[in-house]
Amino acid sequence: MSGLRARQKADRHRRIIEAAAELFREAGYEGAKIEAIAAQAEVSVGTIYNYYQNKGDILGAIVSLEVNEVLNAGQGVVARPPANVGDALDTLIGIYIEHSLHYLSKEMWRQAMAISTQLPDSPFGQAYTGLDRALTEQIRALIARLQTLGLVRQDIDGAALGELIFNNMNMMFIEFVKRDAAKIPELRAAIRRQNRILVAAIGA
Amino acid sequence: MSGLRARQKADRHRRIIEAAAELFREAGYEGAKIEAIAAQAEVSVGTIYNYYQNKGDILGAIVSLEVNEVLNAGQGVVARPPANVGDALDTLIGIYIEHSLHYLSKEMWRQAMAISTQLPDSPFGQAYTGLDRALTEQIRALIARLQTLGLVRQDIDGAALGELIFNNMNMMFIEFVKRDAAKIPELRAAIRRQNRILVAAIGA
DNA sequence: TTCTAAAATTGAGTCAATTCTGTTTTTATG
DNA sequence: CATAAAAACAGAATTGACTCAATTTTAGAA
Repeated sequence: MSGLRARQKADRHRRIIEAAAELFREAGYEGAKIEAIAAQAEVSVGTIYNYYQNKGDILGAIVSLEVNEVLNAGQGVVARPPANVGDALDTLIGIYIEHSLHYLSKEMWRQAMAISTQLPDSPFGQAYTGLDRALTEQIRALIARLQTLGLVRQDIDGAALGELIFNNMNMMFIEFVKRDAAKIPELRAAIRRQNRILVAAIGA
Repeated sequence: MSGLRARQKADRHRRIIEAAAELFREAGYEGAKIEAIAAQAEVSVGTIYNYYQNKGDILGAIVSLEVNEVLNAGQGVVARPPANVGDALDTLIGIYIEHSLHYLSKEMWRQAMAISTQLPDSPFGQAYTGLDRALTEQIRALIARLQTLGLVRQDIDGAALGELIFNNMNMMFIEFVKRDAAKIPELRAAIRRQNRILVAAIGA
């Protein structure tokens, strides 16, 4: 009942993801041919398309793993934020950015972002939008927490502010992955500088 | 001397762009096959690739036309902005958004954005980044103008503020084109709400 | 006008993602 | 245990973007 089929399925899923992750890293997204992924995972090409709608969805599954890890790490900051608005934001954003290149190369991020705008209704497109929303929500939660702690003015529109901060950070991150030469410390510094304007406006 | 060759070249460029624009609108980006564009433009497939590095670059040429028109329209607002920070920003952003779907469908925008992140070093990728920068620069120019007029505090970091406003607007626009059901008035209202936080912070 | 090198064009060929169709394996049922 | 329906699999066939070697056209010199 618990199913040979179900077990095999989970196993094949895992094998495909592992094979794809390895080949994406080694050869890049374009360089990793579906046939090669199939061979490495010891399934046929047809089977891969049985599990994922297209090549992008395979990358999508890997991206989801990464972002969920980041969301998890962010929880800690929301629970116990630094006692200073600027530092609190910088710490949370720092976690996002520092984790971001752990499993995914810039090239993989570029592909993932491109696919999510190209096919917003594909499984991956929807998942990616959901992840963005979750990140926005976490920033909003941090702001609410800071309001509770009396560090941010009560009359601030937390929802709008959370979106503003996330959208700016996300756009900066997109530009960051587009330039191979761009470095993390500079990215963080640029975002800090932008947020400084907001921090000055919302501090209690 | 001015050249038969040069004239033919310009003519072929024009024919390819016109054919592509028509087919992109009719059949969508993916649906418009290169062979069909070539046939409609009365050139061969090879010739198209002589003029453009890839299919995305053809779309890129169309996007550039549109964005340059928008930049032009924005000039007027920068020169004579409404005498109120919130309205000034809303007017400029309104011009960007209202023009945006004039030549390009949401689907074309999605493709254009996707290509620009996927291939940031292709001619189109670089051009697109340049256009983003020009828009950011125009917002920054508006802020500088408002500072001159005494409507925005002098000690505000105009560069950072311009980026913040552009990045937020751009991200909102990306989400807007990703959802076919999203409407322009709601997009504008959402951005106004976000900018309200900033306006409150920077007003003189 | 005639000739030649450079530039441009052509379209058949290549390559890789995706689809399709027949086969095999698993599960549920009598 | 059969066995038939359902699910999953395999890999050949299709499709469409892009390349490239051969051919044609142009500009300008003789």
